[in-house]
Amino acid sequence: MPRPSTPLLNRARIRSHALAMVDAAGLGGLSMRKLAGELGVQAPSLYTHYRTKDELLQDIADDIMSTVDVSDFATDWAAGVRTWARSYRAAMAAHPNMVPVIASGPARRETALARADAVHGGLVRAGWPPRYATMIGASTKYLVLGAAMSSFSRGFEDDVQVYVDRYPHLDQAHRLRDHADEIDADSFELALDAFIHGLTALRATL
Amino acid sequence: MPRPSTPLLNRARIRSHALAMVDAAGLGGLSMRKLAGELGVQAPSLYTHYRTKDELLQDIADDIMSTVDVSDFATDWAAGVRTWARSYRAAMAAHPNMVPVIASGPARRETALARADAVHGGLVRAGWPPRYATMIGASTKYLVLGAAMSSFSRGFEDDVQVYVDRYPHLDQAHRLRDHADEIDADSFELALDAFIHGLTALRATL
DNA sequence: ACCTGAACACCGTTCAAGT
DNA sequence: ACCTGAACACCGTTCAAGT
Repeated sequence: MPRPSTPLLNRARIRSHALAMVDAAGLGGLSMRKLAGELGVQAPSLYTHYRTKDELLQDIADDIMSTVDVSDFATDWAAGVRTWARSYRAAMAAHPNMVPVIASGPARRETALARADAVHGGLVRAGWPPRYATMIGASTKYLVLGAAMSSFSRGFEDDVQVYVDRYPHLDQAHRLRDHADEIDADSFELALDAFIHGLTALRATL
Repeated sequence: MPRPSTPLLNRARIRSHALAMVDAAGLGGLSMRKLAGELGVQAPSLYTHYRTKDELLQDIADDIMSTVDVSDFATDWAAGVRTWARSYRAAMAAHPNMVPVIASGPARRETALARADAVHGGLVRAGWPPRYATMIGASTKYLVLGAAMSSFSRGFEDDVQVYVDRYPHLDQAHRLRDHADEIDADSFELALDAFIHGLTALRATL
């Protein structure tokens, strides 16, 4: 009997199911065997399409990073940084469990390099010395990835009662799970504002 | 024959060897079996001292975090933030492979709570509204952990030649491995300066 | 080209047993 | 209390074999 004309698997289908598993159950919840099972196939079949699990994860990371927007560097550097940082953070927030992969992945792919070039070029065209352009790019990444890591792993757990009385300055109303997303978003905006404000002041002295 | 008066294992010895393994070979290089082997013991013996591998890692994370300095919040808030951020970053830089563990660990332990309380209290005493104190604490953590993640995973790899010509704005002199530590340190200081500068300006408007 | 079954070399952890 | 041997339920990956 002839094999079906379309293969059971393809890279897009593998990525989509893998990402769904990571979103639902964390990075630890993804295994090649379980992924294969959900795709109706045996684990070794996946290796026809991806050479390693890491290559699969990096490919998913690339998909996620493709939504990052560096177009505003064409306008002015501050708007460029702001839009870049916000869209970068939004991409992380959409798939928080992928943050460690994205943060640790080598930024070698064409698209990643093109983005880095747009950032660096935008800052240099705006008059920042190349070394400052590098540092501003790095700093912005710190802020985005740090914020993403924090939301990846909620710092304070559910059992607030344990420490409520003991540490009077820890106003738990600002710490509860319910508010964590809002606090994260506001803290990120505060940091981004203060950072760009400080850079603008520095820019005037160069 | 009587057993030796001192046990082969204790928590401090386990932590110390485990941390050495993580420093040398990364988080993936630490397994309970290999750790036991290096301690001259079988893997299950470790479970007499630590209930899980994660508990062991969290305990090591606590050790590392104990070097973080929040004492300058007694002076003024800006000095407090600066010293806190720098000592925090130094702690991460000493054991970069532990960063994901520290970043993802729930900050529930007594010492972690005491530190968070010192930060929050110091900012509130300096006149920051509690909500701002929370956000400034969170933002500073973003910066430190983001910077630590970046150095945990060097963004650009060794094979610079691949992209040198293609992306003219990526001046690889600023990207090479040799300079990565310096760039990281300078970028962190730049971001910290700009952040505190921006906060100081904001503080005047409240 | 695509998929499978069996296998290799690992994991974290449990548990009954020994001292 | 502390340590061991054997075992359970997993991993990522390879490879010969099938279609």
